Amino acid sequence: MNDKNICTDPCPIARCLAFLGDTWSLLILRDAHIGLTRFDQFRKSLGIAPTILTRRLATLTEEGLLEKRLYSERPPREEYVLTAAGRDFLPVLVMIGAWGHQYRGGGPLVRIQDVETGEDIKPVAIDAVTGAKIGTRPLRFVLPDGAD
Amino acid sequence: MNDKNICTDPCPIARCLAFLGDTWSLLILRDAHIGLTRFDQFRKSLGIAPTILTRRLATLTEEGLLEKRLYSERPPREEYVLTAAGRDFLPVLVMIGAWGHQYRGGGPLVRIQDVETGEDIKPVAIDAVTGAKIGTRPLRFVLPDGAD
DNA sequence: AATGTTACTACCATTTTGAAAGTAAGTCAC
DNA sequence: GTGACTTACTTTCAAAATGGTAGTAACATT
Repeated sequence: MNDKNICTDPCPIARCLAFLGDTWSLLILRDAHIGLTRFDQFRKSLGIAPTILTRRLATLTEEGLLEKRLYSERPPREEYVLTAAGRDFLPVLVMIGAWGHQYRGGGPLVRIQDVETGEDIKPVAIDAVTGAKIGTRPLRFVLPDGAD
Repeated sequence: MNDKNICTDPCPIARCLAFLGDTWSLLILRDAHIGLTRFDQFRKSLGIAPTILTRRLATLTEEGLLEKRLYSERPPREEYVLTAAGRDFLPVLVMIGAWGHQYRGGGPLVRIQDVETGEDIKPVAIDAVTGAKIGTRPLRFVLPDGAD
């Protein structure tokens, strides 16, 4: 399943999940969006074992969602910053969060605010073509050829 | 991490991922949205080992995204259908697919069409409060208390 | 020289995965 | 009513992934 770069499945969902379909990768990306960049920041924030963090950061870097950047020459220190692809992953995280908020509420929750308005955002996925909310109109998954 | 129902992390993203942060669960959900309902349909479509499919379907059912429904009394046969929570997961899948489409294109891809217009959908996540596309305005993650 | 910081790697027990084969409860064809 | 078939699994077990503890390398600070 996790054959790194070479996922030939025609489904873009499967392709995306082929390398970041695990909890840690997504939580690392969440933290990166919050603003964390350093190994120990991620480690402390997530309570993740360093072995696994190393591996996840390497995968995320190889896959082009994060990139290493030297932030100190002496001593040589690197941090991990989001690339454009990593930044464009935000809508996915936000939609996951919206679902979690609705169906796994209960107790205090982190909220995502618009900095300018100061209000909690209300994320909705819409189809830019029709302007309709995703899920309100019937959709069809179309195979490119004749597989599956 | 995967302590089933009892995730106390205040982040709704983490709560969501606590039980379906693995590739198979999300691909099962994708197939369920396509219209598959039966054990063997999922098994053949995904090429998943039956052991794992059994476990994933059980988790997804316990977590309220799928529910078992008897579709034949003699012989007794059950199928798995999406609940409201499962159906509301579609926007997440669609956004994952949109990212995969953009950053893991290359080669033939499954596309998602609006049945009525016959056109491929263009999924965008927006903030219903400001109407702005998610990612175009600065956001802030707000902790409920004083943890993390 | 001793201590601290940061970003890791090594080791290893436990857990999870996944492939192949088997099973249980029925139906259908003759 | 016996043999083949279908469907939805379970059993078994080797291989891979996970995760906790400890250690290391390269420097800075005191």
